[in-house]
Amino acid sequence: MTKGADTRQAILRKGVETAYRVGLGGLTIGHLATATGMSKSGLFAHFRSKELLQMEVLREARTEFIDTVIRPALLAQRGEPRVRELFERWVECGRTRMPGGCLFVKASTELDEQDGPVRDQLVRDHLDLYDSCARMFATGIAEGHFRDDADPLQFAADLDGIMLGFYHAHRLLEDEQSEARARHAFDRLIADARVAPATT
Amino acid sequence: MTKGADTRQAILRKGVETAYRVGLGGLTIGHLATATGMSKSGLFAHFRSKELLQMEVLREARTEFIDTVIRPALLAQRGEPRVRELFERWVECGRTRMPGGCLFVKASTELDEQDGPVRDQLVRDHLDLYDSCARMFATGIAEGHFRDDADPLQFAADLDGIMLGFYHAHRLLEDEQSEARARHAFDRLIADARVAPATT
DNA sequence: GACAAAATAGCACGACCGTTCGTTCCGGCG
DNA sequence: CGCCGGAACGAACGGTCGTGCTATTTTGTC
Repeated sequence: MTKGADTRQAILRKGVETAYRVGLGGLTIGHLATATGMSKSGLFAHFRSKELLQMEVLREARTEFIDTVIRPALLAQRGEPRVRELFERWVECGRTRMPGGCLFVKASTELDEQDGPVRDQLVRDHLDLYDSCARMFATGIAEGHFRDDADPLQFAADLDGIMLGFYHAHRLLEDEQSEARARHAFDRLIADARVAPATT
Repeated sequence: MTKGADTRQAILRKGVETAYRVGLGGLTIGHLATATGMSKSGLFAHFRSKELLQMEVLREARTEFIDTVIRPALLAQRGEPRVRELFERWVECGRTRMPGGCLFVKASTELDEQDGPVRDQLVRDHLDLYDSCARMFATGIAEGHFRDDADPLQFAADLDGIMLGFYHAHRLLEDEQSEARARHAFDRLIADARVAPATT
């Protein structure tokens, strides 16, 4: 009984690795079959439809992202250190072109105009991610690291913007300074959360 | 002779409108043909290959973006007003889901891992965009609106991140507060460029 | 080692893809 | 009038897609 689960897992891993290049929609069963060295129908039998395959690939990507980014961050000390660890892990995930994280960025723009269960799942995942970021930041407020009038959700959105920009510059433009710039933007974000606001 | 150019233009406009939903890769000749009410081969004759079609659609999107975002901003007063006008136009372009702007965001993640002439063109376009943003900001430095030790390219990257985050939250998550948050982030970016840096 | 069940392969299908080819329509020019 | 070139068309090609159906192999249990 464990044999099937193993190959199934192998398929999903390869699926994530492939999809981060061609997207969730560009993922094809035949390609994935030859990539894993099995027949189209043999692979297909594991998932009853392509949509379910996409869903499972997305789940695998989410698991990988949580394991390599979110969870390690939660092991750091509460407050600013934890937020910084989150950022470092996240950047690392993008810099090494780890498929899991990248797939999420790609799927976001790919599915933002196409309704369906896959998009719904993706929205839930992103809301969860925002929630995780906001929660870490809120803990930082409670610890006295950040201003107590700061908005955790605004922080989550700002951080997401920085990461999207980083991914974009790093992967499309192959800009070598992209990481330094993302780090700079993040430092600015943290600094502004610490001191009094400098709005107009 | 102008007849062909007219339908060609109509095809491209519809192409941009379609591609912002399904992506440049998801754009199909048959679909585009029925959408414009002509035959597949009739449409195909205008472009000698799908790749050239994609290239032309991208060019059309670039033209639309320049006309509705970049050029109007250049009509504003030099320095901060111009940068603000750029931001407003850009946000407006995303909020109204104007296809042209959105297509660029989508194409960025779609092609970031797939080499070819379309990707090359997209990279050039993005570098031009960064250059335009940086130039507007640099003018603001010269005008004394911004700190003279600020980095125009860093500003361009930060602004791009804000816009990517905005598009993302607005279109995938359908977050009604996304625009307010983007505006907040932009204000913070401008404010930090005006006063002394508050780095760690 | 036998046997049921699970896992995989082989094959065929309808649909759609980009692309090509030959043809038809139509306005301008001799 | 005939002719010509651009524009659009319909049909068809080879290929790939997702997805069923039926064997066949592999696996785990007695």
